[in-house]
Amino acid sequence: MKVKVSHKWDIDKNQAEEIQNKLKDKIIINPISKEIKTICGIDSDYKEEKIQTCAVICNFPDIEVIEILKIEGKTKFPYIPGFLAFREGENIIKLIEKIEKDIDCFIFDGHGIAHPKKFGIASHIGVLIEKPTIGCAKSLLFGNYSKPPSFPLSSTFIKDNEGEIIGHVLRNYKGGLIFISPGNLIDLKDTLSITIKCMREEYPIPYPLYLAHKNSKFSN
DNA sequence: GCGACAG
DNA sequence: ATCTTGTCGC
Repeated sequence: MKVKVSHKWDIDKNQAEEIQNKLKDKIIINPISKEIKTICGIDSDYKEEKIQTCAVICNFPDIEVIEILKIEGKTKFPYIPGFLAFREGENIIKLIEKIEKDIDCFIFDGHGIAHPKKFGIASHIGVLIEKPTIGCAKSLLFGNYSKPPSFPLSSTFIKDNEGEIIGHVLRNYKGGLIFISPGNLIDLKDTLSITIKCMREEYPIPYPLYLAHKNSKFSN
């Protein structure tokens, strides 16, 4: 995809915080300008000190699988809420650098700007690769919301402590909730509409992300 | 100080 | 995320 990223990953929490503070201002929240023809879901699995990351590339808006890529690496950073990008980021970037096709939008397992520093993993990776990214998590990390109505694909806002909208809560076809927010180079409206176009009745999260989740597993 | 806390 | 059976709820 012609992406080459330089980023220091062998760091401690203090350095990670510095990097977040330095990169967070590079986020651009705007509607997607280009027509979306490809979308890629990315998720990781862990086993002991190892991490495996999977990318599932689909066409859009049909959401048919075009390609599946995987890469294995070592975890060098612990899981700390708010710092997920430093645990998964290196492996994710290595994998994205292997993708030859041009990807118009990425969906990550985690948050975008619905984050204490407005800089979750989807925003972090999005700033590094300069592509539209969406964060899609199964639980809330930061912000406030009220439950969406009980019908499929209903949604409400996630707001920060000042009342600013930072994401959406979306009800899937099974009645469960997912928490989505812009990562980079996308706005709230496009985040919601694109995510909804990736939903399938049989799966609780956007289909490309579901497949990435399944295919990233070490066992099974 | 207390509680909350993506994966 | 992972350890794990039955069980509560729509």
